[in-house]
Amino acid sequence: MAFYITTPIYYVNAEPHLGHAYTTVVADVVARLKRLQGEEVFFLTGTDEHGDKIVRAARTAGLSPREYVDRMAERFRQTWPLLHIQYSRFIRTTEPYHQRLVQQVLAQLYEKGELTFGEYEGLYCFGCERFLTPKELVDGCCPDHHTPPTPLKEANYFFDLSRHQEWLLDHLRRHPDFIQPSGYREEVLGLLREPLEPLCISRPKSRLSWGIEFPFDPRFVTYVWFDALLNYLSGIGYPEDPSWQKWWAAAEHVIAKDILKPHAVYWPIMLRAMGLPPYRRLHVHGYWNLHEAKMSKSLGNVVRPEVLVSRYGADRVRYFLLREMAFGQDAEFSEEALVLRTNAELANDLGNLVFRTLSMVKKYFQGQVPEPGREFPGDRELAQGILSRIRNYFEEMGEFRFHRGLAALNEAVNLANRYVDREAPWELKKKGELERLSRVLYQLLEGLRVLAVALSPVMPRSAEILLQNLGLSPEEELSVEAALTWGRLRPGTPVERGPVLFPRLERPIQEASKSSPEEKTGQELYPLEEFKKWDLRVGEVVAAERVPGTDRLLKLTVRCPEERTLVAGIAEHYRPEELVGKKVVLVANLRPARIRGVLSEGMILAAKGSSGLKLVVPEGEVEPGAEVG
RNA sequence: GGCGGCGUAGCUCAGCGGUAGAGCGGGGAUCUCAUAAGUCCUAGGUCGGGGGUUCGAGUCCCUCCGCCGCCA
Repeated sequence: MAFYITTPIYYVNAEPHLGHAYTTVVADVVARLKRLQGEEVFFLTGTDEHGDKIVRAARTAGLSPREYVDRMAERFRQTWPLLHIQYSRFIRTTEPYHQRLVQQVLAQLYEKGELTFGEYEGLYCFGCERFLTPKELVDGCCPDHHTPPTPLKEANYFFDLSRHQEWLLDHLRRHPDFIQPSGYREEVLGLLREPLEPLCISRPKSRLSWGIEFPFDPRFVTYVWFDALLNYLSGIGYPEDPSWQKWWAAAEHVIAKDILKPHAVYWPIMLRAMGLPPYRRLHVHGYWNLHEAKMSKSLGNVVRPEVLVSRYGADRVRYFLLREMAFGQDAEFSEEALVLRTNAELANDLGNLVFRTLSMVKKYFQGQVPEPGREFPGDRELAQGILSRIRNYFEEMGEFRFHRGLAALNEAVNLANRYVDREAPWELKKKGELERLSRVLYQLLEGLRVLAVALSPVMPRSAEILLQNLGLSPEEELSVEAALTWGRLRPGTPVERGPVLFPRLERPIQEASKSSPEEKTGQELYPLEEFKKWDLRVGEVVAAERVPGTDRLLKLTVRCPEERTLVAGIAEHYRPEELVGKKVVLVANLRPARIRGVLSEGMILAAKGSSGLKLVVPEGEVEPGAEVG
């Protein structure tokens, strides 16, 4: 069986970040799972290198577009091996083969009458590389880039999406798992309720030259999305390499939710217009939030994959990414969470199980796999318990529910740890029950073996080390079959204890991301230092009078201990005469502001209760100027 | 404005008609093979508010509040 999986090709206007890493790790894990199942896998990733934003990023970097994309593509290409990503091919949209295919497809669609040429007038945002509708504008500016759009009138080529809209709707209805998780399918169905606008797929060279030239009209280059999506075909050699058919029939895309529309609407319709079947499935994941800020490539708020790997190791990072995020939903990323999670599940539970088991084998059986011997009550339960969790794991992983799959595996680890505790091999040794001891350790070694095989797609390096320590050859052992068969270890095989697999991290290594934690309330939290910036003091009101012409304002003279004037909006709640002599709390280092002609050098604190405004006052006798904090 | 989602123990979330659950954190106990790890016990949370359907509702319906997404 063939299996074809893709990541999006990443737009090279920014460095690789956590979001790219997650998508790519997901694709890699699925690819490895399929290989474990004996399937033939093609895993495609790469870079998207055309468009206006690239030109501008290149200019900023002081490079030509060509130099710039070469450099950035290399950055991506070098990042993935660090994360143990094993792709089949890395495609770049600037490759001649890809460019030829795009031109070929444009020519084909043009001949088939799928494309129309027309004039369009509108407001263009260079940041978005698209025209905006007047309704989208916020204060006359682009809602995303906060810059005013430029009025432009141009002739362009359009792709009439609505012609295939009914077909797509029908396809979606007939294939409930075409887009998943289902929430995103619903979203696309919603999109298709309204007629689709024609998609403008050209850009005049006068405005943008960094793109693929239209084959039948050299005045234009191709819109980046139209160009980019076709990588999924050019990457497998369509149409020249005949093996493309085998792969295409099994195509599954992994994307983040921000590019749902191009993948769920434009792309299937493009394929339809080309006379090709749609891909098989589209898997959509959410965002990693760094506290509150979104992981967006436009914001500088990114976590560098290579930094994480250097701090925590690829396997830990891969495990955490899959375990922490419910695929499809957003999740929060922090290094603290990474440390907590991997300490608990990898160091304490799994790693410790490995180490204690191998230690006992070393100590009690001179480092050789003991004889399984006779089965006792509890032995079969352990084996069946672990195997059923592993079956469950494979099921969940196959459906992209990685967090649940790994939870199932943790249950298996837990079963084994309980088994150790219940059987207490050290007691058996003491009592000289060697036959029993032998069986117990054999059971545990088998547990480690099947766990290692099952985990290999997620943590390939750790799995390999573990299998080697068990005296096995990873190449021979890596199959789903081996993970689901109990009793493959041969007695007498030498095993190594090896170093601790997942050393416990004492405390989170300093945060890579610098931003303030926020509570569920959405309220931003600040360190104490932040509060200390405010000079809060006790002041005594020495004079008070109404500000002429206002209902709410009082002009106060306050001693704190120097005298200063300030304006307070409390006239509706306090009469001037009742304030004189009162001790109040004021903010003494506010930038002075002129209010109604009066210079206000501070602000008085008051509580806004249901029964009106109440001044905040010190509870007892305090001298003016006393610090509050 | 339209469509949709979410709001359950300190934190992250599962449950989706029948006596409130898991993991983490916190508290207690215990074994000693082990990475101060394991194992066991322990969370008394108006399941956002209100109303309704039902013998019975986090679980269905309505409504309100608060977040969020997509579209316009």
